[in-house]
Amino acid sequence: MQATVFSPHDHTRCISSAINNAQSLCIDRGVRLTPVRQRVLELVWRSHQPIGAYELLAGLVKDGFNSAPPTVYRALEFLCTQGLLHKLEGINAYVGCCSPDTPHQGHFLLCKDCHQAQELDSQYISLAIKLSADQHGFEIKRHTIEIVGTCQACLDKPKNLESKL
Amino acid sequence: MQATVFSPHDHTRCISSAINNAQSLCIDRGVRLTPVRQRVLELVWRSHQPIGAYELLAGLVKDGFNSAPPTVYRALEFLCTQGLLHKLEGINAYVGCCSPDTPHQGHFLLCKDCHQAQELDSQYISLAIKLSADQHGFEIKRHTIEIVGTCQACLDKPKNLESKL
DNA sequence: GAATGATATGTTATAATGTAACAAATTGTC
DNA sequence: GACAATTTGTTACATTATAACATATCATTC
Repeated sequence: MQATVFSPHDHTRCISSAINNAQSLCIDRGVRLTPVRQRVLELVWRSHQPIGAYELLAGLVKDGFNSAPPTVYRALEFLCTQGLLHKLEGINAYVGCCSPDTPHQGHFLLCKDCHQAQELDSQYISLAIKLSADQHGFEIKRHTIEIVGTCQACLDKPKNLESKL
Repeated sequence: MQATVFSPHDHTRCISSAINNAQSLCIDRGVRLTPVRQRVLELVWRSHQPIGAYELLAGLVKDGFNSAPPTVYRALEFLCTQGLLHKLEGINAYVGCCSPDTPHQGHFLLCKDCHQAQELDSQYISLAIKLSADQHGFEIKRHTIEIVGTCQACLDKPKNLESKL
């Protein structure tokens, strides 16, 4: 089984490499990773869970950015457009994208116990969706795939009360 | 190509058969399809597009139900739990389920032009998702599959301005 | 058929999420 | 440096959703 966000890891590395990656990617594309945008990206990566707009706003304010909701939503829109973040529609929260260089739509496993989100890259899912759309003569622009359940780590955890009885 | 919500059809039949089906299904299950709940279900089916909670609320009030937001949200929760409706997370709107008898998670094609939603039932998508989850030792509880794009009918429509130039 | 408990709805208030509109500041280019 | 384009600040508000508690309805038992 491969390593996932559900397993322990040095998350500081995730953050710094994501930021570095984003910086060079934005330069390549001729778009601007401004301080607010970079800060939002950092805050998302720093969070160990998908994080919402207003929690990000609190983070910005705490860091001295004189911000209001539009600031965050604009930054989020930019970052999502650049493929640096994905939005989880089911919970109105954002997660860092693991491979922003290759444009793609995210597929996610969301653990309802630890609230972590694992991004997948399943060719099978993409293919199955493409097939269904083709059958209906439907032209895909984007898609949302969010799978809610319990991750391996949480399944392995000893259960609380009920199992102790 | 099979018939879809994107193609013309007698929608009155859809509505009445959905209601009849819901009534017997609720009796079988020993749950109550109260007037408010039934009215909400009808309003959803009557709409030719996915419809939001506050628009449903307006419909209820217009029909003399003395309702406020919680009324609608409770009815929607009931109807979704019973599998009579699906919620489209990406647009905060609801659509009638085509086969509430067989419990399933909806897969949807959403046309960004005509705003209609076509429910799919793709075994390939379900299987691909199951495979991915299994690979990660992840236990699925539910999932959200929303594919946004342009439907056949809208693709066939003559384009506006640009193509006329 | 009245008493009781369970379920469902009414009601008020408010929380959480997201955007419109315009002003001010910053950046890139000539 | 002047200008246009982009980004951010700011105020106000729109949209979506829920908490908390009162009232009403339903089903069951006595």
